Amino acid sequence: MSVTAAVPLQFPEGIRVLAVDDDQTCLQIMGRMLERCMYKVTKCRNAEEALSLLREDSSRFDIVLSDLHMPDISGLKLLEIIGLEMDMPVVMMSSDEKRETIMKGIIHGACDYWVKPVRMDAIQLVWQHVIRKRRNGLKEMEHAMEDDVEGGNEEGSRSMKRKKDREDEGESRNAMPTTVKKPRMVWTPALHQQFVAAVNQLGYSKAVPKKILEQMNLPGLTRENVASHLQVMEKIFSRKIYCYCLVKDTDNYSYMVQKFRLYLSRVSEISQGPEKTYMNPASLNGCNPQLNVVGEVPLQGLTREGTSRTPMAFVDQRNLFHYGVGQQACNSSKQAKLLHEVPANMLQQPAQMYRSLDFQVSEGTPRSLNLPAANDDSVYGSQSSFSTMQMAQTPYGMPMLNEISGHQHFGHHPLSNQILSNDIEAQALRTVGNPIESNAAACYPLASPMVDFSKDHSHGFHLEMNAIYGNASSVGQGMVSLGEEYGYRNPENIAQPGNNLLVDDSFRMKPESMPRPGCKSLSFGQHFDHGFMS
DNA sequence: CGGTAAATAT
DNA sequence: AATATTTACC
Repeated sequence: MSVTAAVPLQFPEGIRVLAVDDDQTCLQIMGRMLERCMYKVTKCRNAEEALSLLREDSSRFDIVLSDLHMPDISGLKLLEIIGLEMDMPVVMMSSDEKRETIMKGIIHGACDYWVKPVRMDAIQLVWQHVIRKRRNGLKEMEHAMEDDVEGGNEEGSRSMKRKKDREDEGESRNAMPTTVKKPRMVWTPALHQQFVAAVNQLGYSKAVPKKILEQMNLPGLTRENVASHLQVMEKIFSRKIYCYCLVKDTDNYSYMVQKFRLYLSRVSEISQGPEKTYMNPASLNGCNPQLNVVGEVPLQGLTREGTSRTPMAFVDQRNLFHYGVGQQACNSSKQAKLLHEVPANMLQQPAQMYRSLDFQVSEGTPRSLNLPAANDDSVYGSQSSFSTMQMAQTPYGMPMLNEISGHQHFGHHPLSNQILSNDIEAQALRTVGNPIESNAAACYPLASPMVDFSKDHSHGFHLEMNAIYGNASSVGQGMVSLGEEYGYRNPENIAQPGNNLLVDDSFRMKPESMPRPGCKSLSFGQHFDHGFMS
């Protein structure tokens, strides 16, 4: 539409505007423009004055147009006060068109942000904000904001979708129903430990969000929080992911591997030196945690029905994807057999496959690599970056994935020192004690010592991610592996690999994720209950 | 509610 | 880009 000064405002004429700007010239010009659009204008030279006018009787105005930078009270402050004390739309104006600044204005509650010089068309349409405010309230207003502010630069892809507050200035939140950002919870080591404790106490089968939540008993913590964490932990440790990911695509597999690496990093931590890990040395028995696949799982009983939470008692039937100790080798025959049945996509096209997964395929023994010292690791250290995952061959000629080394520069995890915005962390600390001092640290090793595998290979952890391929059973459901669990943190478990501590062998998997009969699939065991989640 | 997975936030 | 959390959904 043509926007001419001459065009009279046909909508709510006489909308009362309070214009605030310390710049006399700007104020004048704007006033003139407003009047031309038939608005009733009241001009203010400073925020102070505007504020007193508004406080005196805010109903005298319909909307406020304020400059952002003003000597007495900043536009933002004014914006906030207005938002706090009255329900009045405010348009922020400034020559500053930095996205960040605009965002700040919007976030502080401005219903719009105009980059100076203010254009006539903007002025002419300002009434819409009044209407929006009156009718639809915030929601609509935000939409308007989106459009206006968005036009700018950069990707702005999703940044605008959620407008929330950010207490950047430590001040108050906007009284304006402006969406208040709910702080993201942070699973600090202490919290996580409580979580783990709860889960372990409940046992895998009973460890559902609600129960865990109750067990943890931390005010502020929500079931969703727990569920979320549980989901992640399960992805990492549960057979679930290992199973159904494998029947899916490479991406999933890749994801799984990532998680697994993270897990491994922890394992390596623990196996790399008492003084560096906070793990009780005794529990490690000086051995290298080693994952061995030593069995295979018949599919019977692994069907959906059989998988309810009911613990199933197989002993010999299950795959033992457990932590062995040192050279305690796996059953070679079984393994050999199993390895031959590794899914085609895993072994038949190793190069390709592994390349995409950042693996290296090698024929010989795993190469030795140095493990750069890392600083302040934590399980959560996001950037676990194992440099190599090698395909090596076992003495038996069996390929296996060997996690040779990697450096972890888990930088500072926010969890380390940062405090939660809420006091859940405090609660947790109170209950558990400082994680750094407590055993929780075992879960979050702080440092990764330098290890030279070339000198002593036995020092490195040696993961055998052996593939197992099971035959589909009559039930026609997927191949599943059930892991026997051995908490590596539990001396007895390590010492007695035969000791089955599995609490619940149930296998939960979406039916649709189940591989078809005869479908080959890899399987991994899981490690969940015994401190594995830490 | 429990579980998943997509959407977002960091 | 990779993770960690939150949401939406079934």
